[in-house]
Amino acid sequence: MATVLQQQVWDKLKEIPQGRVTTYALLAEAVDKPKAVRAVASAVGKNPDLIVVPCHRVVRSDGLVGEYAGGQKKKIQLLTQEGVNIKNKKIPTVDFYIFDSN
DNA sequence: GCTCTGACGATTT
DNA sequence: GAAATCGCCAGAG
Repeated sequence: MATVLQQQVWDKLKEIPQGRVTTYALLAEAVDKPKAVRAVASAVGKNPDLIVVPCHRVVRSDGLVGEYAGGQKKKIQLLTQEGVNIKNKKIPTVDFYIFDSN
């Protein structure tokens, strides 16, 4: 049962291009709820399909990859495979994808 | 309807 | 600079 919040979050994730990542904070802002990072993160973790929703492209604001349903290692491997520059489980802020204000 | 938990963030010590 | 604490919103029991 997908809630409205999840629909918003997942839809935004689909806008993230390959080789680029976003943070839970930016994602929260994208859904117009910058303080609801906890709820947004929970929504991402509850995604039913890891294919239609690139949840592995969501990282923490600190650059840490954070958690992942398939395992943190798997997440890092996938991101690296897509061209994301990960160093010691961390990602440079320059690789953060900022959602369009539109 | 109230309480607890959660793939987090920012601030303070 | 790193570790610990408090705060935040939404969903589930």
